[in-house]
Amino acid sequence: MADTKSAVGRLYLREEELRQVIELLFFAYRDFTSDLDAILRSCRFGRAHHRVIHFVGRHPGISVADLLGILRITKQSLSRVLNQLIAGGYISQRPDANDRRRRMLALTEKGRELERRLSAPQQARVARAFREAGAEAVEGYRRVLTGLIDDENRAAILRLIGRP
Amino acid sequence: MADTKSAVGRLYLREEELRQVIELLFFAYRDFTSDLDAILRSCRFGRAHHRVIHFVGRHPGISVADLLGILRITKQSLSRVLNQLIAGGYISQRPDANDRRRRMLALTEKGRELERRLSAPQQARVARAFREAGAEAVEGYRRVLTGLIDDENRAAILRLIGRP
DNA sequence: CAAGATAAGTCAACATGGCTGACACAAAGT
DNA sequence: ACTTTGTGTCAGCCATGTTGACTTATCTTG
Repeated sequence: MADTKSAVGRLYLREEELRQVIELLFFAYRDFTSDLDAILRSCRFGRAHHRVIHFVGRHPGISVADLLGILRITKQSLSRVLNQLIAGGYISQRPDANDRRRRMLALTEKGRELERRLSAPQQARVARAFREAGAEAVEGYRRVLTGLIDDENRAAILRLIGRP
Repeated sequence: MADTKSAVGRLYLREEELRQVIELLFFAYRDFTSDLDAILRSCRFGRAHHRVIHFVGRHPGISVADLLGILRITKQSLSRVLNQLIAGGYISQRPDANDRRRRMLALTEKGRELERRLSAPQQARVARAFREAGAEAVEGYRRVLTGLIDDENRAAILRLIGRP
């Protein structure tokens, strides 16, 4: 009897804990992504543009196909925002010397400047969270978030973000 | 000279670290939210419906205004999905006895069943990440994510998810 | 070399889920 | 009685995702 009750109690607590973690992810992501909307609106861009700016900035010379693999959207969705960014002079394209079908994407100087403006508030937010939480907590954060990623993607993502 | 170089080096590492954390959040959120799409499609619902189901499930009797405060969307956006959920028999409404303008929202039995189906894969994913990362890491995860939340919202959110 | 595969681009149509603005109505507070 | 508040609704717009079909250039392979 006592066993059953305690087991139920622990299950309940466990589920509560899981829910907290899920909701924390929702709220943190919500606030985290809301930082940039003001800056983006001033360029008539949205969050999709930001994601492209971010990943092209991080991986200069990235191909369209690789970018699609990161963002997990269709070519058609990407092309809309990418064309706007190219037309606006934020991103440049040039054929890969080894395979001239591939277009290497990179930020222009204008693009880098926008990238800096966009990443600054997010980096400040993360830096603050780091200071408050401490280095150990950061390591825990990384371990848990890494565990949340799909198995099939994990290795590729860790390679991508440079944590081998 | 050496000082400058080392300072620059540390700044660079620091920025790298910040970027890793930012990208980890992106990828984890991406995979985490993709779990449910198949189930949702079978009900002709989207992620917006899931968020409503989730928070109404967690807070039975919640008012429309409070739900809007959590989701941070407009009344008009919410009403679209909420009406579909009510029409489908997933959510019930009844006036609050104390203030009959307020409509208390709650899941019906059908809604609870859907909620269970939706939360199961996410809870499994989080539980797996917990096991792999360990309890300490989970505490670190919580501390960092809590730090990412806007100051103005933090207290309210911690109260909401039950971590006073 | 010819044939097929691959990378990229494009057009068209559609779905989802945000937004603003304007307005209506019932209930509560003064 | 008048105002404020909580909710609902209509109408339209925008951002960003989707599918499907097709083209073009280039690389790879039998």
